[in-house]
Amino acid sequence: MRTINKSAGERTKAVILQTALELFRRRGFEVTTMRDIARSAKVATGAAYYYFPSKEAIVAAYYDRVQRRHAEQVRVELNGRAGLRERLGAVMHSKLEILKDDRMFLGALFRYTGDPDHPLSVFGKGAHAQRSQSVAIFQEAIAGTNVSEELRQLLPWALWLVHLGMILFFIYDETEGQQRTHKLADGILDLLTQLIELTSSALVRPFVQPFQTKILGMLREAGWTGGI
Amino acid sequence: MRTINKSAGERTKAVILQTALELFRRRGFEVTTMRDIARSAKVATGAAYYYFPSKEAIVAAYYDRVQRRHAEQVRVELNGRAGLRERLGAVMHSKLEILKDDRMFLGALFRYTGDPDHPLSVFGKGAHAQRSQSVAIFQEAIAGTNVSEELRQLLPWALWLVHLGMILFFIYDETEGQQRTHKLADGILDLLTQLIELTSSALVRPFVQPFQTKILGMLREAGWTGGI
DNA sequence: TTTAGTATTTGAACATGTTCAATATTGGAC
DNA sequence: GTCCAATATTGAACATGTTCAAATACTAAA
Repeated sequence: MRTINKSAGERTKAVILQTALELFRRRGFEVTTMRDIARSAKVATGAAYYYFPSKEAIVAAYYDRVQRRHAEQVRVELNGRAGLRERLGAVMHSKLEILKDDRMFLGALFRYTGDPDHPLSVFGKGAHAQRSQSVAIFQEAIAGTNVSEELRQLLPWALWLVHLGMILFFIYDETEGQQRTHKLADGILDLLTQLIELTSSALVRPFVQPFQTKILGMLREAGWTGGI
Repeated sequence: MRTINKSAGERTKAVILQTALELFRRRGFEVTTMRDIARSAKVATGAAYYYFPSKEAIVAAYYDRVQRRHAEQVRVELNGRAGLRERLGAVMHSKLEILKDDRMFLGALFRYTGDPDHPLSVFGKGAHAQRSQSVAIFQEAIAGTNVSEELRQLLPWALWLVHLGMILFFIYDETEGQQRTHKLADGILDLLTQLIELTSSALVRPFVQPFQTKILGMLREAGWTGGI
């Protein structure tokens, strides 16, 4: 059901996507032209545009697939892991693992970050569904762990943002196997979970609570609704 | 000395820049073509490329000017302000003030964020000088206030990053006068300065110190050198 | 003033992302 | 099996960022 029984169109679309990714990986995003892609996929240039509204949209389609795979992977890996730190680690590292060969063209995802109205802007309306899916993964990772109700709302969004930053860092990370990114992710998660534990410790809670309340108020004022 | 006595080339370059900005402001960055700019500036298309390597480079040149103006403005405004919170507020709000009419094309600055090798990438090698200048402004704001030696190194970079995020938020902020961005900046600065005060309070310092040390170690491991 | 070299300017040509009208193919209704 | 509407495919045309060889203007040395 997964790769068989596709209509002709679905098959063509898949071929174009696959061919494009191969070229992006081998030569890079910029230098690969739509004509290259079409030629390699043995279709006319226009065909690529019948299935993908733009060159960047091909990368977006790839990233859709990444999200699906990540959701699957996370479902598997979260099984049996109970601690928050461990669960978040699984989410982050598995994401990097999925992306590991594609740093070369991943940057295309960020091309329209500064363009609120562009359908492919990471922060724009057009990416709402994507964003929600990604946030949902973090919600799942948090679910069942011991965090306050307020944090339960805020954390998934914060983690999604952190995870975006991580991908950006990952793109810039030239160390072997991008170990720096992995280490940084671990460091940040260590820190984060330690801070979260603080908020649930009865000893310091009265001390930390006002901060938390202030942050939430501030974010609400800034337009964050908390809804998915 | 500032606008007079320019060579012919300098004058042409200035005209092209000014004309481009006017068009960007009036119609937007995307819809304004290089031919539009050249025509409006009464030069040939190639002239624009004689002075600016790309369309985005025009925005980069604009942003250079912004940085210079900001540095000037900050120098004026910091005079007489002693408190850290107040000083940082002056830096952030004056930056927004300078950018206020240009949200429409400011997004072009972020276009190559995901492209480490592009000369115009905010995080790339090519923007090193720009970055240093910007960080220096935050250093200046911190100078003379009461923060620990360790923080004095880290803070300017952290603030630069926060300030980048603020500009991004600003671009997306459709509220009247972008009050949301201003409020968010204030909220974040309140929070930040409160946290910094914590680190200098003798009471909680032993409690907070390990965190600070851990963060610094983590960032150093991630490749942050602290140098400007 | 002449001249040689440099800086500036030109506009056509080019590359590539994208659109589109025309054509071909497909799959289901009958 | 035939026909039709929907789907898919084609490739030339277009728009725009960018390059470049040629022409022109400028400057300083002789």
